[in-house]
Amino acid sequence: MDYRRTYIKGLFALPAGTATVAYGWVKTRRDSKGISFVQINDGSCFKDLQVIVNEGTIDAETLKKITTGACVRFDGVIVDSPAAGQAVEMQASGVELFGPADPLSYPLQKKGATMEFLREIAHLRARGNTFGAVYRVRNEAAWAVHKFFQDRGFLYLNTPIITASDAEGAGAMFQVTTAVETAHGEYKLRTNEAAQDFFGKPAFLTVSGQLEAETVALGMTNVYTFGPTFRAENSSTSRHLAEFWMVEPEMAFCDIEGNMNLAEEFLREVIGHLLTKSEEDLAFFNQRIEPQLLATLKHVVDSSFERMGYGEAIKMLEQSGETFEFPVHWGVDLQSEHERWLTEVKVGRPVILTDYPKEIKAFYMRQNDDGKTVRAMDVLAPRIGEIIGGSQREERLDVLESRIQELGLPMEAYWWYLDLRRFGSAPHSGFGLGFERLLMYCTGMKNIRDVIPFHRTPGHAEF
RNA sequence: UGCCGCAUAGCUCAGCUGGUAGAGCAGCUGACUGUUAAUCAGCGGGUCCUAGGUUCGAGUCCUAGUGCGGCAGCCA
Repeated sequence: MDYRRTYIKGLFALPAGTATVAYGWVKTRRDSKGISFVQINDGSCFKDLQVIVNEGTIDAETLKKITTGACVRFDGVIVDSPAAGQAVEMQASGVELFGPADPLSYPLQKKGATMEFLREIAHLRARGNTFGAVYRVRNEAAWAVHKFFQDRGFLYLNTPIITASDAEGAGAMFQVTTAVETAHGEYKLRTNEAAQDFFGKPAFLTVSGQLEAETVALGMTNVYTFGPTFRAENSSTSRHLAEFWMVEPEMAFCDIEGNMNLAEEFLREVIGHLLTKSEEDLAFFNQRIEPQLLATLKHVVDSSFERMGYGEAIKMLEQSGETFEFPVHWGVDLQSEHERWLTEVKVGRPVILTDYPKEIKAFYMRQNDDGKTVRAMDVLAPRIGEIIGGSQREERLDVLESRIQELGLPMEAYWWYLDLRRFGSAPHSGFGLGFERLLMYCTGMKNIRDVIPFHRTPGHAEF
């Protein structure tokens, strides 16, 4: 056995008459008099291979054990299918049963499972249509992310997962420590001094690689990170994970306009890539998960995003005639209901908002000359809200220092970040994109826990 | 963390103003020479989430807890 083998995807392309081998897991078996139909899938494509087993070609006892979930190898010949439903199929001449799956206890059925149930058996759900498609699209999207940046000369950068800098000063973090011992579920303090802890100071799981990415961009020009990030917020919604993957480009010599252009180009290219490379899987999502999916994705690829200033958006919301739970006026942060109205009702496609009041944005965003707003830009998508958050960064030392001071942040902690402004500073910009949110948008999946193989949320770290 | 909803067969659900539980699918047995969420016939399958309470009697009503989900906040 060797990985170098034709996957089921490739078997469909073989000319009729080719003798070959198919490995996979059984989706379903249908028996008729004298003939059995076994559908198997190995994850290489959405479509199952139909294997024809004529009575007598394989041992009857073995055939009986070829039930949903079993793992098998079929030897046979690829033939044109006489029936509708598939162009080609395999005429079996032999079989090896690697692992049976007891039909009484195997939890995956041919139909009718909810996403919630499948989430409980996440170790088995890769064998179903929906999650096979999700995982393939996730893979294809990750590839497209790298391709997009590599094609443009961006450097792929790995930023630390354990960090001692509370980067953005916002968002609860997971502490990484050896100062606590656990035994039988009990916590025991080993030391209560930070200096005695593993790193000699408090350390955390990263919430963003941005600050580190900035340091490398101011030396290597265009960089991007693509890795896991962590938030210890106790938020239980269909759009939040405690562990999620983020794509963060950072560009020297780039202003907010260039940043928006990149964000838009990025989303259009990744989605365009999926439309051609994941056609079968997207067709499935369109049929079973989200009826408007293909139309929406094509629309995004073909049209430019709506760009507007925060102030303009506030005016529109004020004049919308809608009654919002949270009233709107200049200075407030936009709530979900406002974002939804803008993207879903008013515009009907992604919207890029810029120039937010500085009070509701992070300290590192570049201040505009009005002294009130910063060069932030958020890309809002219908159905899922904020998919990208970015900004032009404050490159002026004095302005950045006074901002840190104003917000009462610990100046010492940012010594290296400020050094970037001290030595060879440059205008630069970047953004962060939540990879799982992008996948929700591209698959139509309704819960973010279902676009990552094993989700981490408050109270849940199974598998 | 707050508000709301749900918890009944392996899965998806029904179960009326309270009277000891039902369907479809899956499974098993059989039928059918080309099925495709196969079809047809038959069979088996229940701690009604947990703990209290009200009642002659609770799947059903009340309280608390647990789990799951939705929305909101926080954000990506």
